[in-house]
Amino acid sequence: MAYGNAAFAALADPTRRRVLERLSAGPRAVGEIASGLPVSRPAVSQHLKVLKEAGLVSDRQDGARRIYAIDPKGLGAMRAWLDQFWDVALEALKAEIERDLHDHEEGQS
Amino acid sequence: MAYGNAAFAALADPTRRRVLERLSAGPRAVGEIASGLPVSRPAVSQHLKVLKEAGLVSDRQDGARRIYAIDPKGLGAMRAWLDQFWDVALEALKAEIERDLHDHEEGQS
DNA sequence: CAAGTTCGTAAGCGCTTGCTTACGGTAAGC
DNA sequence: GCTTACCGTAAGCAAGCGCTTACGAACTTG
Repeated sequence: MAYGNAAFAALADPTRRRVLERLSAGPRAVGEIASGLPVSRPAVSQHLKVLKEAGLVSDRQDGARRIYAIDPKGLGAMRAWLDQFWDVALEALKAEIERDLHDHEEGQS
Repeated sequence: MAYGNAAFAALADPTRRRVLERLSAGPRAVGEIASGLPVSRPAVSQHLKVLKEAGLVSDRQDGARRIYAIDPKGLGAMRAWLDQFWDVALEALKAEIERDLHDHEEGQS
């Protein structure tokens, strides 16, 4: 849950999601990610910084280039939050529906 | 995927997530949701509007009050996006690791 | 009908955010 | 060593966002 906060904020930006989608095909350098996106390379750098602080990507040095890759850590936290929330909400919805059914049965005065 | 865009932006705000968590326990009126949150009631109304447009909540009229409840529609879209992204990314990571292993085996010149 | 609830919306105001341009720093190639 | 490639960061700016107060609409109650 520690990463969940920043992870949701990070995935809120469409450009950042496109960066992640490009990265999901495999590790890439910053310039490769930027080419094809409608923003400048420094903008991509800033996005990558946000994604890294959210635990969604990791970076490694390769000569003059810097390679970024998907980091499963942050994604896992998000999925955990969503799954738990999903379960609780569905349980409450089911209980609510059943309660309404009982009200209809016993409320036929 | 149509809701995914707005859903991620909606869940980016912490207050909005707290509203959803309160709603996950069962349907509530606007005033009930606002009491207990550190923001005013109109602010909660605006948040609920965003959540509704994202397909995350549904509303129904009950006299002078308006009852909001979780809408599984938007949540499902988000989970689908995350799960697909998760699978593709993990597949690419696995392929990457295997490729590195092959490089080590055959590159021992 | 008048008064009191409950709620959505408009207007306005800081604050944050995403972008660009400009610059500095490090690694590779001649 | 000097140039070129690749990248992060600072500065600055326009736009979006979240919040509050103020107001009006719809409903209930006396």
